[in-house]
Amino acid sequence: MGIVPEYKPQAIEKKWQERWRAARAFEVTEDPARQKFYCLEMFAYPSGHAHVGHVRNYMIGDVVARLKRMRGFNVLHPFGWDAFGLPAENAAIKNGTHPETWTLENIAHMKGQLQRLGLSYAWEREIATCLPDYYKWNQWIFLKMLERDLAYRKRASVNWCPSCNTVLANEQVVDGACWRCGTPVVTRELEQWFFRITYYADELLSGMEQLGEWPDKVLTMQQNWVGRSEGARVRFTLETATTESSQRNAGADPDSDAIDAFTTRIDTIYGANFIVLAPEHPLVQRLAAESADPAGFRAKAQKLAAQDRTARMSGEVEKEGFDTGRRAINPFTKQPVPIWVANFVLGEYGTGAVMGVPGHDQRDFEFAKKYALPITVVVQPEGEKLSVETMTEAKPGAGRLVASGEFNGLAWEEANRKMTAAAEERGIGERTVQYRLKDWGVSRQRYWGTPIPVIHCPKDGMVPVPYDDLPVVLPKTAEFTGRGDSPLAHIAEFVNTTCPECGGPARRETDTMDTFVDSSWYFFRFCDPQNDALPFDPEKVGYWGPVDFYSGGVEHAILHLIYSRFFCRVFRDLGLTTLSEPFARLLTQGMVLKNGQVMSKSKGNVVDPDDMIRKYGVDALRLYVLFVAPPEKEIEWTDTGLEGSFRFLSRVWRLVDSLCETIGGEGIPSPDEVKLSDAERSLRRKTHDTIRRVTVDLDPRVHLNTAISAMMELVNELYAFCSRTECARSVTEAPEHIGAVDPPGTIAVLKEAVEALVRMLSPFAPHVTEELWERLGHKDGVTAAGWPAYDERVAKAEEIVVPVQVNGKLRARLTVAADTDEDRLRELALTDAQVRSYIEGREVKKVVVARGRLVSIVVG
RNA sequence: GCGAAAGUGGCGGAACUGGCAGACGCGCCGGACUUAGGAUCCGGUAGCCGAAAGGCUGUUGGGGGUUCGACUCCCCCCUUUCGCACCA
Repeated sequence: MGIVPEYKPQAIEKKWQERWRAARAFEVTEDPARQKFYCLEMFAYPSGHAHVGHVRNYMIGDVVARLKRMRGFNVLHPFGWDAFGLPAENAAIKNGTHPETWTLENIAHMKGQLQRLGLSYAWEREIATCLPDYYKWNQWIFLKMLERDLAYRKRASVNWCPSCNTVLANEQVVDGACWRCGTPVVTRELEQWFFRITYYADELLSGMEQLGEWPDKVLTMQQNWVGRSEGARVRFTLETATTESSQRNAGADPDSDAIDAFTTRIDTIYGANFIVLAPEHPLVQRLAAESADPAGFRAKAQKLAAQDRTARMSGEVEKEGFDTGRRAINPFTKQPVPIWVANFVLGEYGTGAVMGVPGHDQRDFEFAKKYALPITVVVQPEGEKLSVETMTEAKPGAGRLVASGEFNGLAWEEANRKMTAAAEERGIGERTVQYRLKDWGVSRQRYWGTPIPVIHCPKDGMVPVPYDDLPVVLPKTAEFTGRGDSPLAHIAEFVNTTCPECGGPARRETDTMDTFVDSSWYFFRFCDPQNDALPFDPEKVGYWGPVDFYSGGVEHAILHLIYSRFFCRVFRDLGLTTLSEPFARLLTQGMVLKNGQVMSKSKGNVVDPDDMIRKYGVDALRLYVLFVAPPEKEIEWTDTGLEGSFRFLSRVWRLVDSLCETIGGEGIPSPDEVKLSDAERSLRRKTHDTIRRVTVDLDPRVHLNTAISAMMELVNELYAFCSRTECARSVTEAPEHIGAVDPPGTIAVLKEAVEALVRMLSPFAPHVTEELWERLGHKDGVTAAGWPAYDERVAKAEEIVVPVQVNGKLRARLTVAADTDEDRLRELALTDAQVRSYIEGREVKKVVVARGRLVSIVVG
């Protein structure tokens, strides 16, 4: 047999990666004459080694970036490192490696891994968030937010391990205990920094209208996260209130005699038979003091508050509470109702107090049943007759009002409007909107993060670090014991400073920022990564922004993506960008499983891309990962699947390599210039149809798997075609047969097909296609060749097969010209011998003709 | 409990706006070439009949419905996955 050319990817891949690097092939600058495309994958946490699960996302983005380049866009495709964070500090505690050393070494290793994957990144724009020239701008933004009252300080609780004497992050709390020593975690109140994201709550909701190219799932999650609900705040007054004290504002003031309750169903207020306060409600302390047994009162409240915190993590908690013995006046019925304290009311939501309407709220119903509180029906559903005696659950829905005084008979929605208005008129409440979204706590009592640029002066209080003094550099010499508070607090040279206002001795803030701050704006920095005057040049972001295609895991559906939307608006309001939304299109990629489980080091089921590259080459790895399922779906790793992709590339290799002398030379006619045989026309049709399919599969949809399968079909067709022509010999037999007596038509259509194939395949398998493109005699790279065009008319079949159904069953197939009209199709179907045997002697009741698709005949 | 998405051969998955279900790949079976084949090429792969062309029957988690026609639309149920879990 002949010499079968063997596909050996390793040398080819090395060669092209070096060429790309030497040519700075993926570096870009702004070019107003060209349309830009910003393609971004979520940057990486440098954990040490990238496994196949991590790199799938980069492969998806790389196909999009390479495709867009071929289609003539000026493509920005950068990469960087989310380099601050707890694991680096944990590594320091464990083996004494400095977090910076650990991080930078990991980055170096992972960068090498990614480079071997042939990802077309503009590496000159690489960012690492742990470097001062990046985190300086975190500090700059922090100061800007401070100026605009978007950053502020308040007391908030943190997890605290009393044994290690340290603050714990949520993920360091395992089953309510410290992850290191197992001591039960307690909560502790600390002064902490917050970003006022709630300022943009409404905008974060309304802005979603611009996010038509985001998955609905993510939008829904964000919607729930912001959790807007419209309702009213209604004022209940303590029964013993004096006129004067009841006029003070309710809420934070414990001396007020008013209890504000938030409700979305003010229409049920005539059924509000009790008031429930959260254990943390400010009034609770006062009621305790005024009670007969203050100590016992406080103990009960304390118990509810504590139980609340731990139990809520695990699920269902039994409703529990106690009567304060005091009463408040229902402002609509003017009747006194008891005031309770209970665990099911959240202190941090709304006003921390609710009106208990057991007839129409399931939680209140359960509570009322347990403590034998009265239940009243005030909304009767249409066509039902609710009675308190027979009710087994609350009736929260629609209906007309009863037992509600002047509002009786109104439909509930109308009642809701009228009663809200009435409350406002009478000065006992007002329309209001509540959000579940809370302000973003950014303080971390940790070392490996951005120092918060603030100084505490005994004389001047909290003083921002002047802009000129930025960055506040993270000191290198810290001790990592895992005990005590932030390591920064123990570095005298860092902590002790002078006040920028008075020049006197002062202390630096020792908290660092949440790493989500870093990732909330890095996509802007990529547009201008070296800028040392501003976070970025507005003009550059004006050109590149927004990110046109952003891909990453769903686990970032809420936090990262909502914080980024928040930051984008902050930058907009600072005048640095005109954008409100940073990401035009979002793709959430599925995870890679092995043995049915997510790949992870701890499970010991990771697949190292380098191992696969050594065996099959990068191109086969990329192709496999992209072929096995759509990008959004999770995939199950199989070695045999990867072998299949390698086999496919080998087939392409043999095909092209053995044909390249025949079709690679000069002076080969275009298929338009020569007369084609039926077989040649048919191959040409397949070529154009494949280009059409792959083109629409890739853009705007990102159906990478079906695009690949279309190319596989073309390759199968090419093999079949070659086996029927002289060219065939070259594919499977000795080279001396190459081009023996092939007619010009054959060579022309083969050239067209092969070149289209190599070009279409190049975003997926960039190395092997570059090599083949070169062997086909092209000087410029395959990217420069551009995306192949197709001719709709050529792609269309000349003849089509139209199925004929009789009473819904397939009975015949008609082979007709593609442009056969409906009447003709009907006639052909009804006269077809096969069909006639089914309709003979029966009445034809109906004939439906779907042109080009099918004929359906109904007989009686 | 609430909400969303999904359920298709032995497996991963195709099927555009309702129009030949199972493209493509894996696996498996057979043939060719071979000293050999775990390489490569060709063919087969829901069941039954047929040497073949082709034919018959069944079929997209289960049950109903709309339609000439349903993987696709509607209703009920089952299962899985993912979000939210007292948000008043």
